[in-house]
Amino acid sequence: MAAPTRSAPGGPNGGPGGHGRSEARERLLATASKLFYGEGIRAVGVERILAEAPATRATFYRHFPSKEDLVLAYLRGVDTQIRAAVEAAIETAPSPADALRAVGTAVADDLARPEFRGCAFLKAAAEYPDPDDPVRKVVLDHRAWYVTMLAELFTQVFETSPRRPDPQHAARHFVMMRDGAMTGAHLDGVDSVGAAFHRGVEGLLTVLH
Amino acid sequence: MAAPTRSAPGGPNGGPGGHGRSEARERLLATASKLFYGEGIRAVGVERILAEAPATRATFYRHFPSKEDLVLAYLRGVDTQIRAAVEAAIETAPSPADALRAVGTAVADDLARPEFRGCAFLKAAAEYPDPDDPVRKVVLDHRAWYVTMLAELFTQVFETSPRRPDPQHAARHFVMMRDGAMTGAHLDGVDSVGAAFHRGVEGLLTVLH
DNA sequence: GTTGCAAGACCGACCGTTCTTTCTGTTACC
DNA sequence: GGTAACAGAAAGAACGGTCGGTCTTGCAAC
Repeated sequence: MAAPTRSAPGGPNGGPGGHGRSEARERLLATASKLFYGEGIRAVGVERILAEAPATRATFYRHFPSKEDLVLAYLRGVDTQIRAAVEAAIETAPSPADALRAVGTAVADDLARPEFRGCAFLKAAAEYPDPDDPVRKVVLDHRAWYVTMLAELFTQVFETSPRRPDPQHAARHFVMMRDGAMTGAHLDGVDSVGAAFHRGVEGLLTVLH
Repeated sequence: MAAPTRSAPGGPNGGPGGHGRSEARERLLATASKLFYGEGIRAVGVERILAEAPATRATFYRHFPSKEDLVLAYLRGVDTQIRAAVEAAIETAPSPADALRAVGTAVADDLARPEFRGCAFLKAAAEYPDPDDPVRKVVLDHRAWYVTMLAELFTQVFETSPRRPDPQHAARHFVMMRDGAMTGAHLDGVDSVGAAFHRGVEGLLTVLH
């Protein structure tokens, strides 16, 4: 009881000054992200995060109302990171087709990272089977953005094509291959799966003219 | 202590007569399989399985030394089931190419089932990140069989092809698409993903001659 | 003197697991 | 045919451990 909830008095939030914004919060989030991705969300308890951050329970629960909020923050962080990387790759590419190749290369590079353990969103969705869970919503939002971005790129590529293939179909095919590559890479080996994905993307661009 | 192990005197084991083999064991396994697949392995506790089987703890732990053995039995059951279905489909098919189509159709049919929740093996692997875990071994064995079976089929298909494509590459591509379809179907919708997978398999067979 | 963080006791719930006890069939032996 | 033995299953108390989450206290900094 004691503390009457308080949320009005002092500095509301968002960096009341001080040295570095939210030092402990970022340390907590970074540690949790690493552990969640590497060992699974359900498999990592709050205590474990606290020990490795390091931080105390009180600090943790001041920054995150519950573990679920931490999970959400983790996934949103990954989403932000991927969007920035993809958008940078698109802007650098000289043509829509090269932009698609760049997106494919980004996936392939991801696969080859030694810490790679699969797609963070697919793994999270596997751990949260309930379709109404907020975690699932973040996953779905990310995937919706991804496939839309791809469809726009394919639309531009196919504008000059005589056969006029369906950009939506191509985008779906790309996502399907990406999901399969992400899921299979650390099970069957990066080399064979990464090569198959690269051939798949190249095939998608050449076969459809 | 008491009983000196005894295994010679009475009926040793393996069904000493009686009514039905291992009634409770099968009920336990069937219930656990349904729950593990539908809600996740880690998410389902022993107590839950006991309540729905129904059975008691003592009965459970006589048939399964630990929960992990139950998980292994669950996955081995799915493996047996899939192998039987695939081998039946292959034998029925009039040609290797049609056998591959049949395997693809089996995947697509699976996707369309209302209880479909993704690939049991991929979900299990996602829940057990440790590469040395016995669960991972079962998953890897299943996948190794699957890709080998596909490569043999593609080898037969390509024997008459002038371009002589690589059967291993084709098999890897098939698995990649299957993994992607299985993972994406219950996230993005069965219709679009199922259609993309069907086009992918057909493309794989026609593009490579 | 308000705020952020450290440190840790504490909570109820549930985890997988082991145990004791009782009841039932079936089997083996005399 | 009678009886003792035993495997299988039911029922449930209890184990130590960990889960996510709350609370109190003390200290340091702006």
